[in-house]
Amino acid sequence: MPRAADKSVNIRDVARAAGVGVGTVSRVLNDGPHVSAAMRERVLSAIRQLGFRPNAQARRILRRHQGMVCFLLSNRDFLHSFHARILQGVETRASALKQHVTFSALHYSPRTASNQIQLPPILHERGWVDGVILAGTTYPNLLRRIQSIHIPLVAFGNNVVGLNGRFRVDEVCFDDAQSEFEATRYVIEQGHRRVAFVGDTSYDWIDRRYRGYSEAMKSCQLRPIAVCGSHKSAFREFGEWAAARIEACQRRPTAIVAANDEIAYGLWRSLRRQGLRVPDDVSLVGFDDREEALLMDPPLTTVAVHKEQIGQELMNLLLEKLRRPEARFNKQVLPTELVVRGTVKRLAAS
Amino acid sequence: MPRAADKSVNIRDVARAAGVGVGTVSRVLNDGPHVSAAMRERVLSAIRQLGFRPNAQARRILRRHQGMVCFLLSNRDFLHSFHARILQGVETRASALKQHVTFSALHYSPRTASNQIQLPPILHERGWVDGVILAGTTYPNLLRRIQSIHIPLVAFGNNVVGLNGRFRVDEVCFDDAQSEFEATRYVIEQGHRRVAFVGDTSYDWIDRRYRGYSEAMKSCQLRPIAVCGSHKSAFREFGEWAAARIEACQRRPTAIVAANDEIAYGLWRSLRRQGLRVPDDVSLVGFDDREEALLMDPPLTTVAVHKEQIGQELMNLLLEKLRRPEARFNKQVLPTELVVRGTVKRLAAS
DNA sequence: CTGAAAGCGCTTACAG
DNA sequence: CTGAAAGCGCTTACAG
Repeated sequence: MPRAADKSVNIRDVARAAGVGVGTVSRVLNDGPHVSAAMRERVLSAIRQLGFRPNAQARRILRRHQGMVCFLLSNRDFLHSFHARILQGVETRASALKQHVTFSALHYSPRTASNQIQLPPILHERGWVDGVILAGTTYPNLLRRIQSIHIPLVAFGNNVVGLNGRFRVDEVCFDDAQSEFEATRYVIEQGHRRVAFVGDTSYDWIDRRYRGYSEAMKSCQLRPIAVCGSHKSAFREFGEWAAARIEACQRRPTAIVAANDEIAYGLWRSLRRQGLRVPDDVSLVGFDDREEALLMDPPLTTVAVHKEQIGQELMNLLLEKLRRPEARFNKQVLPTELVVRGTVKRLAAS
Repeated sequence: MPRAADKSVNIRDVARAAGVGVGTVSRVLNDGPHVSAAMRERVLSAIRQLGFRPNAQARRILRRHQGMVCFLLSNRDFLHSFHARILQGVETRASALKQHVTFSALHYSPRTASNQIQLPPILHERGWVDGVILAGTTYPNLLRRIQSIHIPLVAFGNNVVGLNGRFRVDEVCFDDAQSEFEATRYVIEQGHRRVAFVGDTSYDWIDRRYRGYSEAMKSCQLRPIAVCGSHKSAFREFGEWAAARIEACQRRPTAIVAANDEIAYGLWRSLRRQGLRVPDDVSLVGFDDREEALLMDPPLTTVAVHKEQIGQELMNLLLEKLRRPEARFNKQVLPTELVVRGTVKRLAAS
């Protein structure tokens, strides 16, 4: 697909028009030193006159880097809002740093041999991107595969799974356990004693949240009540299933810590159908601060995760890594924030 | 940021190792004709041995096209799910066509002079992308700006605003008016006579939906009831505001056609707070089929827009345009689909 | 079928 | 400060 328009004006044309050498034009283009004001003006005027736009491609080949990074989303059916906002953060930061972002998706199995993983062409070929940002579920085999082509990478740490300290990775993350610990402590401080946790702990990150909850309960001499298990279904259905379990309790919990907002939503809906009101009959906290949280009525008290910030820091970290490839591994833990809205009722001290 | 690893093996090294000329290596790389099986095997083996990965950059400079397109999102605060899914569709199709997608965001005013719009560098410099897909709100000045740099473009048509036939653009879209016409007809067929429309018609696309609704009403000799107006607030608040207006009616409508799901959500919530149940007391249809639709209880009957398909067709259309730049303008209208869920009650014929 | 050479559009020492 | 030349890693006619 050759485009006729592209045949147009190159640096040589500009040099000829300005009556100088191509080297001089190049120096003007790159704000290089050693160029007189008069010369610069002469060249600039020729550039304007010819409507010259330098060919980034040819520059990159000499500079040996691309000014472009790849945002790779793995094993997600679609770019749902949590990751879309991380991507948005990446783009914002990239744009400020005069970098470009390419978006690519990948589906792979954790059991595929590392060297059998078919990377998207943008990673497989050289000369596209300087580095890659991994989002979506990241297993060790993918990390190994990308390391095998010697392309710098950083990952959204909360979705890195099954590493077991076998090797390390540069990452930006937030602390699932600590955040859930604090959320649970808040609920307890509001006077609740029977506090249940609802979540599918077969997900690593939910398991971490469960442990944070568990710690908080124990630190207050309270017995954890786990409504866990592993379901194939969507989180919302999981919440609905769990609601039935909650109601069946001989002594019903007065509060529920849901592993994420989708589960909280399912719980809320199911409980309401059974005539249980939130927060009058049972209190509820979520995690992630997704759209659901504000759609609920009253709006959900939940742990806010700053998705755009995660994206920005991923971009920062990657650029840092590109600058100093031999630097030590870096793990950046971003704060979360419990946003108190309307779903936790203060219980009178009994 | 030069990376030592990049210094590594180039096509000349491979040629030397295989004892052939670089031309031959290149021909093998490109599946060119005129290369014997034995030769091919010899070269391939050298490539494997050296771990050679061709430099896409150097290839592109000769081929005069990039194999990459830009998804440009304009005037959106963040990549919310509607556009995220369009982007996902673009990526899916691009990947199948061996193309790459770069994501960029832009904020600009419709009143900025066309040549004053500061395009992102990825468009401003030559040699990054072959074409651009416009999403988010697209005004004539942006279209003109992009045309001025002679880069092929296609747009998500429903968000193109203020063109007034002054000039044309290749677009993929769906028919707002027709879709809303059909949704309204459906409501009428369920026995409703007093059907209101709720939407901020200062948005072009909502105005088109209003006209579709209006047509449908008139075609059945019914009087349109418009709860419109222009609000700065978010759609959900608009819906909540409109709910009060609906209740204040001397003869309350039995059904509401909401201009989109967010407005429908606001309506639903507000109505419920006032003790009006959906659909028992009032029926409701939305538009877009966003997340809200399934979060409502009962789930919302709404007009489904196939976002991934829009993305795929945008990519198809752009590639078509790259192949035949002189082709006539193309407008591709995609079907929508009324998904009947639980918010429209069938009224007994009276 | 294959090699040597010219060239893509740029940058960067190297002389002057 | 500036020009002419060499070179980045590849592809593509052109001879053989």
